[in-house]
Amino acid sequence: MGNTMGDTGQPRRRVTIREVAERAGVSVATASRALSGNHPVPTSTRTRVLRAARDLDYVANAHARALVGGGRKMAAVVVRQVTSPFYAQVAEGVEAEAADRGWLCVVGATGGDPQREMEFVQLMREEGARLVILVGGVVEDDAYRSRVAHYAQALAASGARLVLCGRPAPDPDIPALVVEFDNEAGARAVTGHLLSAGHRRIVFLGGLPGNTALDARVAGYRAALAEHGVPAAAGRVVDCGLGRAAGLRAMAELLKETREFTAVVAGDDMVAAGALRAIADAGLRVPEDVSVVGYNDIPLAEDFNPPLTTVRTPAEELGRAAVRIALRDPEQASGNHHVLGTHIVVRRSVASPRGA
Amino acid sequence: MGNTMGDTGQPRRRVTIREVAERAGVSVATASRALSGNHPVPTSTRTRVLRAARDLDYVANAHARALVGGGRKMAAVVVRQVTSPFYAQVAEGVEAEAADRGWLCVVGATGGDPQREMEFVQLMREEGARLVILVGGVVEDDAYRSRVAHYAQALAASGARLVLCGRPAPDPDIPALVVEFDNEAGARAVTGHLLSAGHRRIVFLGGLPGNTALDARVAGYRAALAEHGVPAAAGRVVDCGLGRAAGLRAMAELLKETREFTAVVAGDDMVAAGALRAIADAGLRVPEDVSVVGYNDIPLAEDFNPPLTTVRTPAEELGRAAVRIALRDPEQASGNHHVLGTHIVVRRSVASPRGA
DNA sequence: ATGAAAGCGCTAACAA
DNA sequence: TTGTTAGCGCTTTCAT
Repeated sequence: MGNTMGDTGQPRRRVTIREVAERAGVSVATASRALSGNHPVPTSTRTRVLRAARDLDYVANAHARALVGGGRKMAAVVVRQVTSPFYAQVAEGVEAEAADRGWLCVVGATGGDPQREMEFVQLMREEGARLVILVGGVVEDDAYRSRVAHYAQALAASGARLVLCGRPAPDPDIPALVVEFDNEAGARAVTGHLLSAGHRRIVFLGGLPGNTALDARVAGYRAALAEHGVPAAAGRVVDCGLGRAAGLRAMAELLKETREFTAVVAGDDMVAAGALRAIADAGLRVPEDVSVVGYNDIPLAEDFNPPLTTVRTPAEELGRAAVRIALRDPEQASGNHHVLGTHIVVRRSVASPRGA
Repeated sequence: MGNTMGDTGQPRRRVTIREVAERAGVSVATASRALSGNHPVPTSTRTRVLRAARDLDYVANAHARALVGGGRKMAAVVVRQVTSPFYAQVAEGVEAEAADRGWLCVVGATGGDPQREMEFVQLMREEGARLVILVGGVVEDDAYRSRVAHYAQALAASGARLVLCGRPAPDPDIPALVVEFDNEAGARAVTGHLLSAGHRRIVFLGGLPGNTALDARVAGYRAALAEHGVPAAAGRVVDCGLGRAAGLRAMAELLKETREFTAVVAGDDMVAAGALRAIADAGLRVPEDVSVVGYNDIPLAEDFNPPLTTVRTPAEELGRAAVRIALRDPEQASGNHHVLGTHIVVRRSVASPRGA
């Protein structure tokens, strides 16, 4: 015990191409050519080199290779946390699309901390990532704008690309791509679904003032209310933020204060999960007493009690689209804005209000 | 001026330490010393260099740095898929613990394909990862054994470490660490919970013959049956494998064939989710008509209908433990075997059988 | 205190 | 067809 942390006892060196060359009785240049395969090398020597490499269990040093130019393409996805079902799906989409193209994919988690986000992007710059994908809504303040403008400029300066998933570009002219869902339309649609069922007193649970994604959903919610002739005063937005715990607590408190509503639009499915639990704890039933809808249609939303009616946002496709679009056309990659469609998934958490 | 090549066209090249040095009016050696900070450099020159670096938005080339020795420590986690709640939690644990130590963490998804697993490990060798963590149960055949023996030997040869999370070491002498849960004990405990409630006809849903994790759970299930004096013939194992879809279909089929059971032990929580749905579809109720227990206690298990009684496996802690242990003591890192504790979480999916 | 020079492992000219 | 020679960007002796 008591060794220097992190350092291996024996500094055993990796097998280099030089040893392979020696064993095969050729120069390193020839060995390199035989190994890479894209240069004319007679079969006899090629097999000899390949054999030597196999015998020695040689793997090329990616750093040396990167240094000289032919580095492996690397993409990076940055999310709040990988345990969020929605983010996990986006990350899986990015990873899948990247893998399909032979790219390496690195996943970074920031825990929502801008500081860690900056460090991670910096790190990716050092590692020579050619594609950085930032995922998730943010509060769009000046700090955010200058941060992202800097990322974009720095990444572009070294030929890398930046894509913003579900968050806005601070300025249409910065070299960044944005791919996102139409949050407002989605929220308008689910709220409309509730309205069509006869609900009039609907609360939005999970606002997060300043956060672009949530603000848009709130806007959609309000627009739907207006379209159906419901006075704005009849609406109510509870700004509890996202997450199951937040939804649970906020819903419990709201129920203690009033029961003057018949339906709730949750900021996302996790908030809905918490709300569902709080409603049950209060002795009410969904959808008989109150209807609930969520957002995102995470994989387990249909296993909630009751199965959740929600807005399907094809998260994996968002991830795939991000890399696909970023890699498509270098010249079009700037200022581009792509919006992916969403749709409602009707399950069993919505019914007509009592007496309707 | 002072640039070696015309920088008139696309700003594709990264800023190098050389440009920083020139701008600060020092040699690259001095710039390097000032930047790294661990060498005696007068404050005046240091600030000059730092300023130049900041002005140029310089970031060191990680590849060049790695090549010369002082590379960034990198850890890699390999899972089937990041969208599995359990794997996501393990990955988050690894990433958190790695980040705490200033390590970079790469997440790889194999989709369960050994071929992709091999490619990914190879890739990590090329990138110089110092720690590779393979997560999840596997079918332990000869191919697996030789594959892992090779990983272990190759990684160790270059001073890197291999840790197996929830899967066995093919041979206690290979240089690999294993960290896992006691699957048998966990399954024995939940099954015992069911038996104590009075159940005698209990089926295990989600066997996967050859898979080490599932085989152990089945063994625990059988052991519990035996301990409670239930004849082995009264037990039944449905080998439908893992995943919600598998659990849904297998449960539906089983229900069509027989209703001679009062409880089901699911291979994991996702299987339980599918089973719950199938049971409801058949017009039966949980836990009144049939009790159900899961495995892993994924974050949304308490939102199932009804909230699921299951075995809590601290997944994030598994990930953290993997890196902590691997980095602890170089000399003890071989042949070590660590087992993390689990416990039952009682919720509402279990009741006494009718007439008990 | 600082600069010149020697590589790290690899690929890509350029010769032979 | 092959070997020799330059570097890629950086850190680190070894001089100064």
